Amino acid sequence: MNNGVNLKELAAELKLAPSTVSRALNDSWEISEATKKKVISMAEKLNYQPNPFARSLRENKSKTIAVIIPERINNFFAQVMDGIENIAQEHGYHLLVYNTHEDVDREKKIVNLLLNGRADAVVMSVSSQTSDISHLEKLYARGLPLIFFDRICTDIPTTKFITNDYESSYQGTKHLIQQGCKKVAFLMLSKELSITKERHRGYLDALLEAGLSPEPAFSLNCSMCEEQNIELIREMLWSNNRPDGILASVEKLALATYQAVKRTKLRIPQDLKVISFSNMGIAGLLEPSLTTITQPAITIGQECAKLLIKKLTKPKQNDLIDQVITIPSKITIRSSTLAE
Amino acid sequence: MNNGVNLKELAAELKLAPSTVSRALNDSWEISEATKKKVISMAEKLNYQPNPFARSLRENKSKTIAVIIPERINNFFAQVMDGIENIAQEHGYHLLVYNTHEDVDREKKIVNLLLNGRADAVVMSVSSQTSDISHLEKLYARGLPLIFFDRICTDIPTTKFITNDYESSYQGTKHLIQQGCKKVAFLMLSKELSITKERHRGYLDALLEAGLSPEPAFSLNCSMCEEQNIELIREMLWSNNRPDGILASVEKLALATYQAVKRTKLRIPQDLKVISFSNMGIAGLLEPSLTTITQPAITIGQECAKLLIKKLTKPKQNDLIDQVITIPSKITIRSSTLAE
DNA sequence: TATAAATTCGAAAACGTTTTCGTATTTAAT
DNA sequence: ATTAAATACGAAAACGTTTTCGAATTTATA
Repeated sequence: MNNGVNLKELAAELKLAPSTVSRALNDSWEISEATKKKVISMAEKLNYQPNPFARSLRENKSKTIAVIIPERINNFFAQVMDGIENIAQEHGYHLLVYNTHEDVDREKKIVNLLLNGRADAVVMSVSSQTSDISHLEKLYARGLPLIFFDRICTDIPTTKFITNDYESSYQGTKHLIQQGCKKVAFLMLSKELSITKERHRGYLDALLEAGLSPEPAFSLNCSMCEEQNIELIREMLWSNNRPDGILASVEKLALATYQAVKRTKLRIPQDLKVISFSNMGIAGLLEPSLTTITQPAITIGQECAKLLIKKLTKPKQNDLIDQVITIPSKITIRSSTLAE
Repeated sequence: MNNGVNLKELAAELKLAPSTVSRALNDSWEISEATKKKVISMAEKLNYQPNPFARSLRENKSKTIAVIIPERINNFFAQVMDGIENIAQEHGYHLLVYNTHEDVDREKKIVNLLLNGRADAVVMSVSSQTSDISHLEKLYARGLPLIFFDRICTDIPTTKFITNDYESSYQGTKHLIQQGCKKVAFLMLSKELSITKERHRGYLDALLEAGLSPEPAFSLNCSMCEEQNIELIREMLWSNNRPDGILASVEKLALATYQAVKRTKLRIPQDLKVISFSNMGIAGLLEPSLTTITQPAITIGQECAKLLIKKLTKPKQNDLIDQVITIPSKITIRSSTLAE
C-alpha cells in the first residue's frame, strides 16, 4: 500500500541528484566514499526499498526464476524445489512456482504466461500428458533460458539434468531377478515420459540379459487416477499369470501396489517383491519396508539453479548447451525385495 | 531475451496512438468496437505480450501473492499450497513461494524482502522458532495485506485460518483414553507455536475431564532434528514410567514415534497407542496404520486465497478484519489406536 | 603556469505501460 | 441553424529506477 520513500525523495533529503544516489547505492566507482556513506546511512535511516518493478523494467530482468512441476505432493519434486531455492536464495533470486497437476493444458497456459518475461528463466519437469511440445518450443524460441530436469524434453536443445534412469532401472530389475523373481512387471505413468522410456529400456535389458522374456502385459501403463491404478494392479495380480516382482517407475505406483496387494491374499515379499523409484523419507516405515531407488533430488535442484544463475549473471560466457547431465541414484535394499 | 513487440510498435503498425491501443486491449468504453477488433486481431497476429513490470510499475500492483511456509516436504503445507494455487491461477495471480526451513532468521530475511512491494499480499505460516515478531509487525504496518494460516500470529490484527485445534486435540486425547490409555503423552515442535498451545490445551482438558493427572514429563518438547526427536521419544518410552498413549501434534513427530518404537520392544497399539495430526495420504500403509487428525488443508489454502483476492480486487469493501476462522479437522481411526 | 587527465556529480533519456487531459468530430436538443 | 452533449481518439505525463552524456572541479603532468 504505502510504498515508503523512493529514490527521488531520498535524493532530495540528501540534496543530491537521483542519479548520484542510485550510483552510490549500487556502489559505483564514480561516487566518492564520503557521499556513499552519507547516502547509505540515510537510506537505512529512511528505510529506503528500491522498487523492484522500476528496476526490472529498466534492467529488463526480474531476478526471478519460474519453476514448473507436475505435482507438488511428491517427495521428489519437493526436494528438487528445496534444492533450487537454496541456491536461488543465496543469489537473491525469487521463485515463481507452478503446478501443472500432470495436465498439458494447464502446462500450456502456464508456459504462455511466462512468455512475457515475468521470469528470467524457467526450470521445469514436463507433465506426463505432454506429447505436443509446441508451447515449449515457443518458450525456447523466445530466448528465455530453459532447463529441464527428470522428465525432460529431448527435442529442445538445452541442458537437462536427470538421474541414471537406464542404469538404475537395470540394476533394480537385476536385483529383483537375483532375489528370485521370474516374472517382473514394470509400472509406468505414461509412455510419453522420458523417464519411463529410459527406465523401461533398463528393465527390458535386465530381463533379456537374464534370459527372461518380457511379457507385454507386464508393462503396465497407469493413469493419474489413484483408484484406477490400484484396480489395474490388483487385476494384474489376480490373473492366473501374475508377476512375482514389480518395478515401479514412480513412487505413487509403488504405493498403489501396496494398496492393491492389501486387496489380495498376496504377501510382500514372499509372493511379490517390490522395488520403486522413490524419495520417500519413510520407506522404512511401510509394511514391509520398501526397497527404493532414490534420486539425488536436492542435488539436481541445486545444479539446475547453479547453472541457470551462472547463465543469467554471465550471459556471454555461459550457454545452456544441448546436453544431458546425469547424477546417479542410490539403491537402498529393504524388506520388500527380501528373498525367502 | 528478445521481448517481442511492444505497445508502441503495435500502435505504429496500426497507425494508432499507444494510448488508444492500450485502451482497446483493456476493453475501455472510450474505444469503438471497430477499432477494438482491429487492435485485438493485430495484437494476436504480432503475438503482443504486455510487459508485466511496466504494468506493475504504473498500476502499483503485481498480481503476485507471496506464500511463506516453514517446510516444503510436508503434506499439510503442500496441500495448502495447492489450494492457494487453485484459486490464484483462476484469477490470474502468480505465486512467489518461500520456505523458511523452520528458521526465524531466514523468515526475517524473506519478510524483509517482501517489504518492497514485490508481492501484492502475503499468506504465511510462521516458523516454529518465531517468538520475536517485529518483522511481521513491520510487514503489517507496511500496509501489505497479510493472512496467517495454521501457525498463526495472534498479535497481528488480521484474518487467520486454522483448524479446530483445541477441539480436535481434545477429541483425539479422549479417543486414546477411551481405548484404554491411562498415561498419554503430548509431542510438540515448539512451545511458541499457536498450534501447540491450542492443541496442548485440548490435550490437558481431556486428561482432566477423565480424571487423569497430566504428567509434566509427558509434554515432550521436540526439536527440528529428526534423529534427536527419535532418541528423545525412545528415552521416554524406556523410562520406568512410560506413557501408553501418544498424541503427536504434528505429523513428523508421529513418524519419529514409529521410528523410536522400532528401537524398543514395544508394540503399537498393544503397548502404545498413537494418534497424530497428519495429512499423509498413506497413513493406512504404515505398520500399523496410523490414526490421524486430518486438517482440511486444501480448503484452508483456497479460503486464504479467496479472501486475499477479494481484498485485492475490491480494496474498499473488504478488510482483513482481526478474526480467526476455523475449519474443522476430521479424525480417521485406524489400527494404531485399537484397543486390545 | 598551462594543459591534460582524473574524479565526482547532475540533467535528462530510457524502459513500457496506464491515465489524465485535451480536442476533433459526430449526434442530439432547442 | 445554433448549441450542447456524446463519441472516439491523441499528446503527454506519470510510475521509479538505471544509464548515457555532459560538465565542473580537482589533481597530475609538462
